[in-house]
Amino acid sequence: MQAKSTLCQIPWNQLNPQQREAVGVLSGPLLVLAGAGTGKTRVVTYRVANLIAHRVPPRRILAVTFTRKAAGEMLARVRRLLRLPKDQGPVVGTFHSLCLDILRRHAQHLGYPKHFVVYDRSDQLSVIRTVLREVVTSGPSFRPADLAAWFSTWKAQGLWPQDASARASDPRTELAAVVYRRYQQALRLAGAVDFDDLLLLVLKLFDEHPAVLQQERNRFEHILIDEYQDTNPPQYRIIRLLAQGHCNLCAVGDDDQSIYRWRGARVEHILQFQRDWPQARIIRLEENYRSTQPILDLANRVIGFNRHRHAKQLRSARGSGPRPRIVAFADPEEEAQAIVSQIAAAVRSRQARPGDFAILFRTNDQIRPFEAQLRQLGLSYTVVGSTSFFDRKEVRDLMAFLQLALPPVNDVALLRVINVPPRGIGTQSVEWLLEQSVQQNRRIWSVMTDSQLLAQLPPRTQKALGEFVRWVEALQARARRRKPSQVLSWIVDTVQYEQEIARVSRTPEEQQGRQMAVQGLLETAAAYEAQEPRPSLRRFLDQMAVEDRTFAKPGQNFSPDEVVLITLHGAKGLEFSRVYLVGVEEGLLPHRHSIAEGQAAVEEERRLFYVGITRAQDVLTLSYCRHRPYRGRKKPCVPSRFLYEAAGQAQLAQQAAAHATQQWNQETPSAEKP
DNA sequence: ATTCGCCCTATTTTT
DNA sequence: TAGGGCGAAT
Ligand SMILES: Nc1ncnc2c1ncn2[C@@H]1O[C@H](COP(=O)(O)OP(=O)(O)OP(=O)(O)O)[C@@H](O)[C@H]1O
Repeated sequence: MQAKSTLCQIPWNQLNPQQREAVGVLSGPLLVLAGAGTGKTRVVTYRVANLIAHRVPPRRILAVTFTRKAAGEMLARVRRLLRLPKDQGPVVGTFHSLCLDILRRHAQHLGYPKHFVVYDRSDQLSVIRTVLREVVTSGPSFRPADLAAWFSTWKAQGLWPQDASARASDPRTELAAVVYRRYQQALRLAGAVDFDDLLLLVLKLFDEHPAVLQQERNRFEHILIDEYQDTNPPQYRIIRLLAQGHCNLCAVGDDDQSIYRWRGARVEHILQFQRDWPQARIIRLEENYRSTQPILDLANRVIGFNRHRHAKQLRSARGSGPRPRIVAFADPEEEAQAIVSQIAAAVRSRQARPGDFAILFRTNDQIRPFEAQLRQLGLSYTVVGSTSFFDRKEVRDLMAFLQLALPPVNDVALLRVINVPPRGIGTQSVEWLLEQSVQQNRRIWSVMTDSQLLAQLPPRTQKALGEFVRWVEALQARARRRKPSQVLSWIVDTVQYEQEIARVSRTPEEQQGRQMAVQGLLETAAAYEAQEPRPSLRRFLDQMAVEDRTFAKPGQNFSPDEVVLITLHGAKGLEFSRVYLVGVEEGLLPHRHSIAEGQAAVEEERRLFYVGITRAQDVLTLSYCRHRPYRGRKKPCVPSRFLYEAAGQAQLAQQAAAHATQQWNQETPSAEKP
């Protein structure tokens, strides 16, 4: 274990004996299966560092994390542990960023342009809408969002349209599979891929091009993966294919924290690790360094109600602390008002800082009253995972313009801004373009630049289209070798976007809000440029598509001055000193849809509750409301069965469950599922 | 092209 | 309830 003087030893004293054992295993398959807060992520981080300390070149190590934020933090920690400079370090990323990177290098093998675009959800929906217009549907029509969910479910199982068709057992599913096929064709024509395609296309690439698989296999000597319990089948296959040569695969996870079954994740992947890798070492971690014992007692009690699990008990290394509280409120307004004023009081008396607090909830619409209260009391806060900024019209418009700067021209982006600000290309003209594009199976852009075709149009429209085409060409020329923020400023200037904002705004406040959004996007671009050694517009758009879009300095935690608002799903892997887990009611947690779906879904809700509880380091407060508005009406609610389970009242828990099951089975029409 | 107004439905969780 | 989407009117 002689390290060269430039290489540091890792601080072994920050690990317990089991962690040391795991970190010390330098080759072969390794599984760390352990409960919440037992230091699994620390094992991955230190193990990466230890491999580097043992002369494994950093770029030959791949660490896969669940979120982009987790990736940034892990990379920053590894660098700090080894005092590595900014331009060195292992490859750390999510499955989606890893796959995007692979596809960028090999897309031509699949017949995609090298610079394919990644469609986000709303691009996806707009493609589905277009496709739906050409597909005859008898019976109840499909809603685009539902179809998107079907496609995603299929893709999470690795099914392409022909597979989906083959399996369809009823006419409606068959029809959906037909739309699925047309959707994929439309994406292909547009030179676009959606989020799930990133994974499936990598598998296709590996299946059809063994040489590429070999090349990608050789790239890494070691693979580590965090949150392994939440991998879906395509992700699982990718990892197995990549690790098969060297078998240096370290997976880390907790079956009790598997919360993405609804998105196709399979907890079996972690449970069958030993079978997949017969030589695997399995290490368990027992001690929890995060929470006090009373919090863990509650967590242990609740998760014990799940039938299908590997039994584990969490033991606190931190000892005792205040008992978790369960509080009832009249309605969400009161809940928010009471909790936020408690936080404000603690902050005022300097017992705690805003950043010590996190408010965890099941569904996004629970945020509202909390945001309102926080604003009212003048506390700053951050909504983790919020996309509201990027959903703003101004931001979407400008992002669409930016995409036009890079060929191949993205059809969805093009259609979005083709008449923004109004430039005489109205619905008539757009209809005509769409029609030509469908008939001739060509991209919109190719129709727009075909002077013969355009001759059919009235001169006014021809002129307008011609001018826009010339503007886009100027934009593309301009965008070469310029930074995103420069391109963006040029766009804002030349389309006179600010004048457009002034024109459409009805009040000064509205105008200011819109201007701020533009400003915000400029700042986002600047933040990206500050973070990236060689910024480019392409990289910026890629990152905006699949990565964390805040471009915050990695390794930097949440601001100590902001209360954190976050969903239970978003909170996985995080920790906070004081946690409020709100809205713990039958119908919300467990969610009514899960109750209607059955026991497996309810067990997942219980795991979600368990994840929430185990985020708390010091103080945990669970709350529920007696009434909550649902579909515009105030409805009475009862405490969640999980609260009774937490209190050890199995009997009452069962009563609550039985009652709710009956209620939600009646009221919830069963959702269509392929 | 824009705006008004009516109707309808509802996101559970997200890379 | 409220917000979005769509059709009709200006
Ligand atoms: N050996 C140790 N000694 C002291 N603190 C530790 C040790 N290992 C981990 N920790 C701390 O315990 C907390 C939980 O660690 P970590 O996030 O790695 O756990 P985890 O098992 O990944 O948790 P989860 O499953 O909930 O995501 C962190 O604050 C970490 O810094």
